[in-house]
Order: sequence, then C-alpha cells, then structure tokens
Amino acid sequence: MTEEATLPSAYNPQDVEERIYNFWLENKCFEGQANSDKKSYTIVLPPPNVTGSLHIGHALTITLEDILVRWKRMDGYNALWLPGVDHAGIATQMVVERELARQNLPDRRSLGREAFIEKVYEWKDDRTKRIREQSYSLGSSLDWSRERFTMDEGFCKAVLEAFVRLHDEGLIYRAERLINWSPGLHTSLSDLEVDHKDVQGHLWHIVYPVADSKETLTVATTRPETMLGDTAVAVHPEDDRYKHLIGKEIDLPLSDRKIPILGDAELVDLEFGTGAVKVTPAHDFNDFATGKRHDLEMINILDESACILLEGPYKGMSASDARKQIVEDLDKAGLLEKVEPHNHSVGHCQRSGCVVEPRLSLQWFVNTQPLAAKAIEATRGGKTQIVPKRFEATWYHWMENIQDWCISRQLWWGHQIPAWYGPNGECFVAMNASEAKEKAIASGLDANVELVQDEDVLDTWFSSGLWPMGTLGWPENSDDLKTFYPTDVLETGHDILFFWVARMMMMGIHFTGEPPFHTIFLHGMIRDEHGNKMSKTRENVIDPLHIVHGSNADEVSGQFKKQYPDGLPALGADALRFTLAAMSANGGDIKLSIDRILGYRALANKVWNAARFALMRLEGATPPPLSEIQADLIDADHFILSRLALAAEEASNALDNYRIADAANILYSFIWNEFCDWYIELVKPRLNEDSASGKASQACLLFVLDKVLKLLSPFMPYVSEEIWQKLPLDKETSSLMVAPWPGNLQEHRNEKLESTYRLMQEAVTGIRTIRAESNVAPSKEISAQIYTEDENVLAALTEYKTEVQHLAKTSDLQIECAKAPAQKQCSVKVLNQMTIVVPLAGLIDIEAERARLNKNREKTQQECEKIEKKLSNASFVERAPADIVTREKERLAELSSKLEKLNDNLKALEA
RNA sequence: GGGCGCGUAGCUCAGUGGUAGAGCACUAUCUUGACAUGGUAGGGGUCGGCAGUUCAAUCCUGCCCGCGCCCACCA
Repeated sequence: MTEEATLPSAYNPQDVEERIYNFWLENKCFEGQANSDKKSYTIVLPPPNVTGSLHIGHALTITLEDILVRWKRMDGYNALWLPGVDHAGIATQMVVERELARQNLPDRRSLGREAFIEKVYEWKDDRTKRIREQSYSLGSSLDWSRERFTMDEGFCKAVLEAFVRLHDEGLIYRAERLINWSPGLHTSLSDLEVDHKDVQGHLWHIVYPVADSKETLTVATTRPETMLGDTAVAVHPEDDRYKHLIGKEIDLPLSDRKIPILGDAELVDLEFGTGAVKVTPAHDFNDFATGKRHDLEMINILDESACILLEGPYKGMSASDARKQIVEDLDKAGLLEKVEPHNHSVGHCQRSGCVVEPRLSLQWFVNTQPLAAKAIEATRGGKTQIVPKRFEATWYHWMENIQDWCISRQLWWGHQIPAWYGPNGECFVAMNASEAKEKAIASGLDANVELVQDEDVLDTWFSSGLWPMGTLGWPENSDDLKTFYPTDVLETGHDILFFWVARMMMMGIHFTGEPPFHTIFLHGMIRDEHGNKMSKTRENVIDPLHIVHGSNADEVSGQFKKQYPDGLPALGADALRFTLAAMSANGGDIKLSIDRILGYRALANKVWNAARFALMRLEGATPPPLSEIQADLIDADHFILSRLALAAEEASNALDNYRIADAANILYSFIWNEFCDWYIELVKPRLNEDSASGKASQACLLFVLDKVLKLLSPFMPYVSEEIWQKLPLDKETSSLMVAPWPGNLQEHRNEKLESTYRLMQEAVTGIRTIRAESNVAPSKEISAQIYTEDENVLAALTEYKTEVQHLAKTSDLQIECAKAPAQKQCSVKVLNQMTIVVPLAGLIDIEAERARLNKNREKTQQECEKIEKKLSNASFVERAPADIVTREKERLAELSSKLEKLNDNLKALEA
C-alpha cells in the first residue's frame, strides 16, 4: 500500500473544504466565458441584503442553485452563476442607525446625509466581505469575478436609465396620493411592505349632531381620533333611516366645522355598524376614494410621526394618546353612545413593526398594469414557467389585480431619484444634473436657473427588479449580456415572488423584450423540526456556518443546548447541502433537524470509506479502462453497471424536472443500498485475485466509483472532489467539478440480468433471515439447501452459487430442482420462487419455527383470499386491463404453491 | 371575503388508480481487514372522517373535521 493512497478512516470536512475551494478558485473553475461556443446556462444569485449575514434560507438558495449550475457545467454548458449583494435601502439604513445608537455615535441627522452614507458604505464593505466568505464555506461555485452590487457604478447607470425611460414613456409619474406611511421610519412604503395583522380593537359609536336640527346621526369607527379630519358623513342612499338627511350638514364635534351628509352606496354597508360612516379622506383608503368621488376637502391631521398636527387641544399628541383623549372628551360631552369590542386588521411596517398610517403625500409611482400584462402573457404563453406549478394561481391573481407601485422612499440610502426641480416646482427627469439643466433651459427656464434634485431614493425592489439584466451589463449591449441574457432559471423563496420576481419579469420584458428567465423555481421556508419559524426569541435558529464548521457550547441555540451541551462538531458543507437538497421537495416548507444532517454526514463518510476501501485494495495501481476488460466482467459487475446506469438516468431526469430532492434520494440509495451494501461486498473476494476476473473487478469498481463521484459532485462537491483527486484514474480534467456528467450510461443497462440477479439477492437475504431469527452467529459457517421447481431459477442460482456462499457465509450450499422435502431440525423459509432450508440440528426452537411458519401462512392465506375474490369478480376479469388480470392470476398461482409448501413444512414439524 | 396547500409508521416526510415507501427513532444481534458516522435481521400504518365515481380509491370528485400560508382599503 502506498502512502498517498491511504485515507483517514473517517471523513473530516475541516481538513478538506478550504483547500479544495481554493483549488477551484485558483483553477478558475467557476468562471463563465463570454462569447463561448458552448450553450450558456445562467443563474443570478438572489442578492443577499447587506444588512446581515447568511442564514439557513440563504444556504438553501445557494444549495439548490449550486446543484443546478454544477450539474449543467459538467453537462457541457457554459455555466455562469453570478453573485452580488443588495443595498436593501430601508433595512440597511435602519440597521446602521441602530448601530450608531448602540455605539453612542451621533445619529443620522446630526451626521448629515453625506457622512451617514459614508458610514453605511463602511458597513456594506464589511458585510459584503462576510457574506462572500460565508458563501465560500458552503462550496458555492459563484463566479466571483463578476460579483455585483445594486449600487455599483454600472448598476446605478442601469437604474437611472430604467427610471428615465419609464418616465419618458409615461409609465412613471409623480402624484399626490394616499400612500402607506411608516411613522417609525418616516418614509412611504409600497403595499407589499405592509403586513396586515389582526388586532383586537374597538368600535366606537359617536353621536354626530345634525346641524340646525334636533336630530343626530351616530357613526361607528375604529379610529375616533381621525374625526378631526372628517370632511363628510356618508349613509346609504337607500337607507330609510337616514336618507332624509342626505344633503343636510353635521356639526362636527370637537371641531368648529360643518360637514355634509352624503349618500354613497359604494362606501356604506347597510348592515355594518350604525349604517353611517364618518369620512376622513386623508387618513383612510376607502374614504380617500369617497373623497375623490364627491370632491371632498382632504384634511391632513397627522405629522410624519403620526402626531396630531392641527392647532388645538390635541396638537402634538400621538395618534393613540389623542384617541384616548378624544374618547374621553366625547364621553364627557355625552356624545359617546357605546363601545364594542371589534377585531380588525391593521397594517404594520414590515421593517420597523410600527403601525402604518395612510398618508396623503406627493410620491413617484410606476404604472404597473401595462408591464404586468406582458409578464402575464409570458407565463400564459409558456415562455416562462413557474415550478412548482401551483404557484401560478397566486401569480396570476396578483398580477391581474396589480396596483400602481409607489417607488419613492424618504430615505438616504439608495438610488436618489433622478428628478430635478426648478424654482416653481418644474420637474425635469434626466440621467444627471447637467442633462436636467439642458432640459430646463429647453423648456424656457433661465440659463442660470438653480435646480434641486429630488431628495428621495427609490424602493430597493426597483433596482433589484433590474438584477438579471443590470448585472450582465444592460443598458450596454455588453458581451456578457449577449452571452448570458436571458438567464435560465430564477431560483428563490416563494416569499419574494411578488416583491422581486414579478418586478424582474415586468422590467426585463419591458426593456429587453424577453423574459429574464425561462423558469421560476421556488422553494419553501425553513422551519425548525417541529414546524416553528426559526427566530432568535424561540432559540431554535440553525446557523448554517455552525453546521458546516461546528460550534462551541456558547454558540449553540437554546433549543439544542440539551442535546448538544458541548456544541456541535463540524458536520461539513456537503452534509448540510445534501440535507437541504434531499428535503426540498415540492417547494414545501422544510422542517430541518440536526439529526437529519447527521444522517447525511454519514453518507459523506460512507462514500469516503468506499473509496478508502478501493484505494487500499488497488494498492496504487491504475487498472485498465473498462472498455479493455469488457470480456472479463462477470454478472456481479454487469449488475452494478446496469443499476448505475439506471441511477444516472433517473437522477438526470429528476434534475431536468427540478426535482432536486428526488435526484438526491436516488443517489443516496444507489450509493448506500446498492454500491456499498451489495457490490463492494461482492467484489471483495475477487479484487486481489491474480486473474483476468480480478483485474476486471478492479476496473469495474473504479469505474463505478468514478461515476458515483461525478453524480454526487453537484450535491457534495467537497468530499467527491477530494476522493476523486486521489483515484488512480486517467482524468479528463484537473477537477471533478468540470468533468463530464455521466448522464447517459445506457449501454450498461441490462434489465434481464437485473431480474435474475435479484434471485441471488433473495437467496442471500433468506439465509440471513434464518440466521438472525435462529440466533446463529454471523461468523459461524452454516450449510443450506435451496429448492426450486423453476429451471430458470435453478440456472440463475447455480450460476451465482459462489456469491450466495460468500454473502450468506454458507460453506456447504446445495441447490436443487425439486420440491423441498419435509425435514425435521431445519429452519425453513418459503419464498415465492424458492424454498430455503437451513439444517440446525440441536439449535432449532420448534415452537419459534412453528410460530414463524404460521405467521407466514396466515399472511399468505389472506393474500390468496384477496386475489381469489378479485378474480371471481366477473366485472374485474372483464373490465380490468388484460395484463393486470394475468398478473393477478400468476400471483395467485405463486401464493397457492407457497401456501402448500408452508402447510407441508408445518406438518413435518408436527411429525 | 377570495386563493393555495397540508393531514400516510413514534418523528420528519416521499409516493402511486391495481402487492403501502424512505430517513431518523425503536428491538435483537455482530467490533468480519472500507465505514460502529458501520453490518445483518426485525417490529410498527383501517394512508384525517363520511359519501360518490370505478371492475378496483391512500390516489379522482364532493362534503365534513383539524392545521398552515398568501392576497384583500371589511367604517
């Protein structure tokens, strides 16, 4: 045995991962080639937010995308997987502001815009580095030479270009509207950034006096404080209780104003509350629409922090304080009729958690309907498919009901809106200040006019929406854009289907005429093993890097402390990747457990040891290629080759259909249950024989191992590469990760051989079962007899006698074409096509044997009756397909014969 | 209010119109020269309930029960 051919007895990822990753980097294995002759395959990584570090969800994204990209790269494609980070406007600005506060540094406003942005850039650089290193740790084959950032120079250009063009086309406009406002963050939000939560509130019934009358009108509201901004009361025009009041006025309590009573069938639901609704157009979306319909005054009563703005007793109070005070004042005045508990849904800011206020303000919007129409067309027409298909329903529902998108944010961190204003509010949208000035002059403004740029920045998702094209060079028609655009697959969590994927589809199609990808591949959310959301407060977070590199006792989350008080060992990137891949079925949520990862770590170790075995036995020699020793292969070899060919085909098909979990499971069971459990055991006696068969077995073992490593490489890139590098093979490439994908091994398929070879496996398992049930030590050689009445079975078993003897440890094995004679002092196993008899003189426990036979007999009897019943049903025989009927008949014959043998043996036992 | 999904072994989940599966856990046994992160064998399921379609339903249809998620401006 040569020194270099030995492997340690257990796979230790820590010894391997960093070295292998650097090897790939040095060999530029990850880089896509612009202008390549090969067909391209492109995925852009969903850019992580620079706010933080990678969590387990990112690990899933990276795993699934890396598997696809590594597979396609091996399969001959010019693969590009492009990394980058997202500036994540609101989130990052918030995190950095919090960080400044934590360090007792001056806050954002005292720093000023420029200095603050500088601070954010420091944060961004630090985080980007960290995210990059974390990506390395997971083994991601990202093309780092093409790494992008949503605010790098080229990307800024893309964003400006997109904004200016959409504006020129009339698809971006500025308008005063009611928008979602975050009083905590002092910025507008898009509809999607508002989370609606059910809140237990109240319905206050307030008495509104009708002007110049003794009558009153009681309104019901969940927000009494907004009555300061009421500009009407609405009733249903058909409501007999109130319709005589329409056209009259209300003396609005607590305000010195009169407001009209109107009839509005759209706003008012006769059944709800009192049937009379106070209308506050500046603070409620429905009321806003009503205000538009009736041309009502819109009174803004709240400032940007949601405190009362109006002069008077409530000025400066927060909305909730004002509510208390107003309710109290109304009560004192005898105007509070009653208060009912009432559940309703309240919008909360997705980032800060504060209650979102509808706020009237001047903002920029995208007219999304024309853009969405084309995205719908692309998915309807099949140019872009959504996997899994069930997400199409939600996709269409959302796309078809899309609302205009508020894209301006009152933040500092982000792409500043390329609009400049003249002294009288004239607005000029341009790529830069000087172009804006040109436009201003062209419009007739003075040449010395001072223009001021819009202070606001764009919604982060506006820039992310340009990610696939922008990262490849758009708006320039760059080589990368020509080579890699449209990209192929957009893989991401289904939670950002609307936020991100929909926007990319709309923007991509609008600007390039092509959908940015042909497949939208969505995965689920990762939860803890009980299905709970992972969160710091629950202490159930699994940090991917703690899995990969291990973690000490302090780093282990609370939930795992009991189980792993000393921390976790390094389980390796391969184990984590394989786990995530194997559990990712159907785009469903993943309930992740450490146990599961441990199980797949064992797979890495299993492969490692299979290779270790091969290397030890090959003793450094390179066997001839399989093609040269074809004639010396025996059925054991042909069998595993055929099974390998099937596994390779099925795994490739699964990948083709985005069934990553299926592919992983196919490989797992081939490697473990077929290659290791059967083939390696079978090949052991032959490997070091000095014969043609011995040489052939070496060649075959190595051939299968090589293919296994290739198939496994996208899933477990590290362990497979490390082993492959040590194999005595003539290698096509310097790295496994760029070696050819063994998708087509059809020439090795041999289904007929597989079915006869299974008889050998059945015989072995049968003898082993008898051993186990009769407590015969595995080390003890026994003798056995196999009886069959089928010539073909006899021939097969005779052919594979050596294998059976070896695997079942039977020194004396007789195979006979006869009905099994009834024998005493024997343990008997009756199978469908054979009966196995193991003489156990003195060892046999008659009672246990009888119980076993009886149990088997009962089961067989039941089966028989079931089939007999089926076959005696005339309509079954008539209407079921012929092959099903034939199969049932054959089974019945088999089972009856088995039953007969079982009865014979039971009788013999009594004798 | 609308939409989507789930309910299969103790747990986490695959799956199929015609003989119910995996991993982990469990039981017994074995340290044999690849691997105890292992080997061998075993136990364990009226496939949520009810009805329908069908020769045949865990699978298709409907209803019901339980549980998730998404969308929606329900004063």
